[in-house]
Amino acid sequence: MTDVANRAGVSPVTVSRALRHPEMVSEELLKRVNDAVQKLNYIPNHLASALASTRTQIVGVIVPSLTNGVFDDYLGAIQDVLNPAGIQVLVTNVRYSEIEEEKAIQTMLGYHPEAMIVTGVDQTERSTSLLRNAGVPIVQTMDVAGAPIDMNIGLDHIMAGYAATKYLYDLGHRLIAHLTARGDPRARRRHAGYQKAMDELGLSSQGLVAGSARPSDVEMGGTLLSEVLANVGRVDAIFTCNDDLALGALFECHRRGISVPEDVAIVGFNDLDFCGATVPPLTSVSTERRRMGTWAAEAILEIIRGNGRRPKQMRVDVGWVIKERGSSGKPRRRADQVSTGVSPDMAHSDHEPS
Amino acid sequence: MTDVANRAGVSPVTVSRALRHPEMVSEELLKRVNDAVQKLNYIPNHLASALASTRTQIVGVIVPSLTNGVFDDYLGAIQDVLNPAGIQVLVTNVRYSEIEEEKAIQTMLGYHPEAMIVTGVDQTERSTSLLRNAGVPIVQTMDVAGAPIDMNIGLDHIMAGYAATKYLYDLGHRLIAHLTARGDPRARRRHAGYQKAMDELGLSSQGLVAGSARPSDVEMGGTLLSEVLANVGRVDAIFTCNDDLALGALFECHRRGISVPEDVAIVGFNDLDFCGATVPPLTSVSTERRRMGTWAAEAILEIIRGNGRRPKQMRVDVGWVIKERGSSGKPRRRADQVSTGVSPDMAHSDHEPS
DNA sequence: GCAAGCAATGAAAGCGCTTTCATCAAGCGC
DNA sequence: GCGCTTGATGAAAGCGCTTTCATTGCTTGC
Repeated sequence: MTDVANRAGVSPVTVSRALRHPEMVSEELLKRVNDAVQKLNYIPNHLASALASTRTQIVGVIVPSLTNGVFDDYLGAIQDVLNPAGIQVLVTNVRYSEIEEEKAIQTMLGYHPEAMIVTGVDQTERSTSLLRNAGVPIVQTMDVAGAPIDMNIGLDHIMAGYAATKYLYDLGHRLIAHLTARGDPRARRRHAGYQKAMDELGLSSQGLVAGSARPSDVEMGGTLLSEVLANVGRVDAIFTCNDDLALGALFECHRRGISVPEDVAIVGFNDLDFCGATVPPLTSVSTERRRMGTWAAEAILEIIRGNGRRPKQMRVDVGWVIKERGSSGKPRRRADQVSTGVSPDMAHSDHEPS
Repeated sequence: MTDVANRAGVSPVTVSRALRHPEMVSEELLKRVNDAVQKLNYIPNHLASALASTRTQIVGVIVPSLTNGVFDDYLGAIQDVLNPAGIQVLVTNVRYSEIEEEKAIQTMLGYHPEAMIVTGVDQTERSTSLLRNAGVPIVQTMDVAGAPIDMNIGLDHIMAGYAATKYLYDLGHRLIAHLTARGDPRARRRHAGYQKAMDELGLSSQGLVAGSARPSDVEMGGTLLSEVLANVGRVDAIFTCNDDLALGALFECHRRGISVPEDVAIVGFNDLDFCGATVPPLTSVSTERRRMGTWAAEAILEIIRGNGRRPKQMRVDVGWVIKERGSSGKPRRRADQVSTGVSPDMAHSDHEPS
């Protein structure tokens, strides 16, 4: 910075001002400084800047996965809001590991982010305490918490799992299987929702559920379906914890000559892009990933730019929508979308699922 | 830090040493300090630490996409090497935009990373100059450069595209279509390889190529195939610039009652996980994503931990492998893998594709 | 025409650490 | 016992910025 100052014939402090608060500096100096910056290819040391100003312009984001198309949309939305505001997003992928998450949070706090966005509401006690004591806005996303650390936007996965199952039941299916992969907490809740529905509907799920401890992939969808079929011979319908498994199950049906949806209906979860492109197109429970990211980022921006004024609404349930497509049989309602919902304790939400 | 020092009854400098160089401090003090750190939930300010020591422990990684399963493996590999070494990986997704990349590089350099890993070899002049002048190790990955900025690990996409096309030709196909999405430079090279093969084989590609400016997704595979079929009526084989398009094309074939591989052969690119799980399984050109990430990270680690000693080998061609599966017809060779290669100017590489 | 006010710039202090350098006590050989 | 080394600790300086606070030269209003 001193070099730039010398070249522009001003003091270093003026350079700092020209860069940070251009309105405090005369037009002419501003130009001289900018020229010098150009010539010398000067890049301010962000670390020193952050240290001196105690504004790091960093927001930390923890995601449990990147393979998953889900988090790409979500991250993209966050960046779209934060980057234009000059805020750098620090992403850490903790691969569905609570202990990696704990470490990641600790490491991130060492960078003194101005806010943190974490996925899910199932942080360990230590993670929670770290976040709570960080003294910065925290947003938990993707799931709804009874007692959020700070702000919270998400949806109720138990209800969503319940609704998907009930949807298949209403279509006339009784032997409804559930396939699930590595048990991230939200997938487990969807499973719980399935189980709740089966119980309430008086159906046994005996032999109809298959799960794996490994992270999900398409192939696993086939494997898990095969497992269920080995148990129970046949099924009417399949609800999977995500779209990859649904796709795998769909292929397994092709392989076995089982017609979808005539013999078996399939419902996935997340409504990734490819769901509309399969044969038949996959019915899936659609979640508003981008909206969760956008909301989280905007809430944070409002707080850190708006003198700590907090948004009036600290909790949002974005709900879900069952996108009905060919894999679950002919739509029997007029619309493409059926069965949406927000969790009851958030019915005050100003934003119903659209 | 002062608080910790007070609580432990030592000077701040001792705390710093206990944390940074535990071997320089007596056992007893070390314990006292660690206890105090625990009690106070002290997290060192990484910014101050980096500023004072001029070791940021940061490595910057630029990726053009996250949707893509490709970059997840690659990033995971990089983190697996760097995180255990106490290095934080700063990731920026530049969404296939050169201008976003330029900005991202500039921003990252403000954090004074100890090394940078960038995807591809097609940086703008300004990006190149920024990287060159950063004074830290740079690795370009995924592609091979004639004149790399610094280190380089990748593969020759022209040759890979050529080989995939030639492979289909050798299977007896003549009407070989090529589907390609948003033109990232590597996809364009694969296209160029396809074109080169067609030219050399004396085949016309008239009407057989369809592309889109949008980022690829599964649905687009179907759309592009439809476009080609509208042009030319029928095709023998399809080579796509990635697996998403291959999957989409496969579904489009199902939809149209075209048998794969009897009527049409399909070859994708990248060999993502799902290729083995489709019906029929997709033949795809497999690339060593994890290995590229691992190599880049290890090369960097060696330099920044090993007193700047540079690895003997600065350029590596990892080649590719055509994973032959059902979608391209019966394997006519004994092995699952055929046609591999490294680019000729790197034939000296000590590591042939395995 | 002069004090008050203001805009533009610079000097100095300090953000929270690490690192060099100095200090001090203990251990050692002769 | 004296000078030496050695290991452990502390004091001070400084990393590259930003932010108060002080200074300077001007414009104002009456």
